[in-house]
Amino acid sequence: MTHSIAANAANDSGRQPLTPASMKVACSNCNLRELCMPVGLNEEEMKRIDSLIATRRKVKRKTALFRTGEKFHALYAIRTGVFKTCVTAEDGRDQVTGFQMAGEIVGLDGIVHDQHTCDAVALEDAEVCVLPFDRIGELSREVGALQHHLHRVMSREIVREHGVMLLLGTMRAEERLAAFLLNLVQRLQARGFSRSELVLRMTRQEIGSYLGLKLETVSRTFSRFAEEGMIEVHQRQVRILDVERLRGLLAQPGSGF
Amino acid sequence: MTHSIAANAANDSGRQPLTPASMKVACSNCNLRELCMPVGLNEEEMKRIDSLIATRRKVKRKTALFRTGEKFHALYAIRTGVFKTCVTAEDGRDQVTGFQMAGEIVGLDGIVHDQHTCDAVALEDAEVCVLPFDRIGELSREVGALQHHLHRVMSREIVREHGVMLLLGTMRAEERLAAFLLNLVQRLQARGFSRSELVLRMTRQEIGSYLGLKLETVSRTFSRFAEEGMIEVHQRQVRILDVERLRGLLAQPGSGF
DNA sequence: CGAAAAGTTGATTGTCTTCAAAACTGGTGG
DNA sequence: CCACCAGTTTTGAAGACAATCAACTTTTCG
Repeated sequence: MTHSIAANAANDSGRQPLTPASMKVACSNCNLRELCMPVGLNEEEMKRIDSLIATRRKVKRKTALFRTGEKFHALYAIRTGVFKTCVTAEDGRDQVTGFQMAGEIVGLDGIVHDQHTCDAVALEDAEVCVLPFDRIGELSREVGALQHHLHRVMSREIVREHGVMLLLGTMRAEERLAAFLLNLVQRLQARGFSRSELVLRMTRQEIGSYLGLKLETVSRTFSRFAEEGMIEVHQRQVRILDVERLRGLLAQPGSGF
Repeated sequence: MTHSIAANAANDSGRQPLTPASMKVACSNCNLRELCMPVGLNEEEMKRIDSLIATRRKVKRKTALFRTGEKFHALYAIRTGVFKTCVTAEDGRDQVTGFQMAGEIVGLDGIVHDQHTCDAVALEDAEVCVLPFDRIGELSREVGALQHHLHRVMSREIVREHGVMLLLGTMRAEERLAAFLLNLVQRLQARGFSRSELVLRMTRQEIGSYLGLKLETVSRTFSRFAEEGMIEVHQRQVRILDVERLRGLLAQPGSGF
C-alpha cells in the first residue's frame, strides 16, 4: 500500500516536485519550461525570452486572476496551483470552460477585444508568470520559435475546446465523467504525479458545470463508478482502480455505426 | 411583401452581393477585406499581404476542404459558400463544431500538430483563398497589423467556442435553436443579407449535431417556434417574425440566480 | 422519373434534473 | 481544543425533457 490515498494526500501537501523554492525569476531555469515555452532556443534567444517575464503574481484560493470585462494586457503562465475559467451568460448562468494547471496558459480569450471575456479563478493558492502581451508580440517578431509556439498554444486551446464540444454534444453522463477523470490523470501524470491517484481541486458543482451536468449527477456517477470497482472515492481524493474499464466507457456505447 | 421568402430564395440563387466575378486575385481589392484581413494598412503592406494568397481553390458541395489527419500547411479564408467543421471521436460519433461563411477563417486547428484534427466540408459549392501558413508567419513578423490580426482571429475562435460550450452545457433545446438562429441571421446581416430571412445551408441532422440535439428534436422545435408565430419555416427557408421573443427565450428561463 | 435523402410527427422510453433530506467536512471563534 | 456552522456531498423519489423507435411525407438529385 505504498500508494494509498493517504500517501497521495501527503505527497500533495508537499506539492511541486518540479519547482523548488530557490528558483530565479527566469524561464531559462524554470522547470516548467518545456510545458509553456518553445524548445531548442540558443542562449541569446533564451535571454530575450527571460526578459518577457514582467513579474510573478500570487493568486489566493477562490480569488480571480482576471475577470470578465477587465482590460486585457497579459497572458499568464501557471506556475503552481489549479485554475478554473468560466464564462457567464447575460442571465447569470455560467459554464466552466476549463481547468488549468502548471505550465498551461490562460488569458487567450482577452486578445480579440482587448478585454477578458471569462473569469479565471484559482481553486487553490497559486502563482503565475505575467507575460505582457505587447512584449510577446515584439519578441515573437524576433524569435521565430516563440511566434510558432504562441500559435501552437492558441491552436491547442481551439482543439481542446473541440473535444469539450464533442463531450458536451454527444456523451452521456458516465462517459463525460470518465473522459474528465482520464484527462485529468493524464495531465497530472505528465507533471510527475501518480497515474492512478489524484486530488480533485474542484467541487462537484464545478465538475458538473464543466461537464454540462448537475452536481447530483456527478456525485451519483462517482458513486456508480466506485460501486463497480472502477475507482475509489473519498471526497476529493480519487484512486483509479481500472483504467481500462474507464477507457472502455468512452469507446463502447455508440459502437460507431 | 417585398421580402417574401420566395424573394429571398431568388436573391439567394444570385448570391454574392459582395463579390462580383470580375475581381483580381488580391486582398487589396477584395470586398471581404474587412472581414478577414487587418485594416489600416499602407500600400506597401497591402502589396505584401496580396503576395500571401497563393491560390484560390474551389470546393464542391459535400466535398472536404481538408480532413482529419491531413497535413496542415495553410489557413483558408472563405470567399463564397458555407462550410461545416466537424470532429470525430474514435468510436465514430461526430460533432459539428461550427458553420463558417464568407470572410471567416478555417484551418486553425491544424497548427498545433501540423495536422488537421477536424474535417471542413462545403455545404454548397464554395471558394476559398489559400493562405500558406509559413508565409503568414514570415509576413506577420514584418507587418505588425497582420500579426495582431492573426492573434485576434484565433482568440475570436476561442471565445466563440466558449459560447458554444455555454450553449451545450446549460441551454435547453428551445434556447439552443433560438441562439443558433439569432447568431446565423446576425452574421448574415453583417454580410448584407436580410435580418429576418435566411436559407439554411445545413440539414436538421447537422444543426442537431452542432447543438447537441437529435434531428427530430430540431424539427419539433422548429415546428413549435412556427406554431407560436415566432418564425415561418418552409424546409430550409426560415423567416424570423418575432426577433424579440426569440431573444427572450435566451434570457428568461434561469431567471439568473 | 424514381430512388435516396431529408424532414415531420406521434408514442414511448430513458436519462438526467429537480426537489428534498441528511451526513459529512473543514474552518473559525469562543 | 472543541463546538458550531456554512459549504459540500451523498442519496432517494418524482418529474421533465429529449432520445428513441417508427411510420409517413416531401424534396432532391442523379
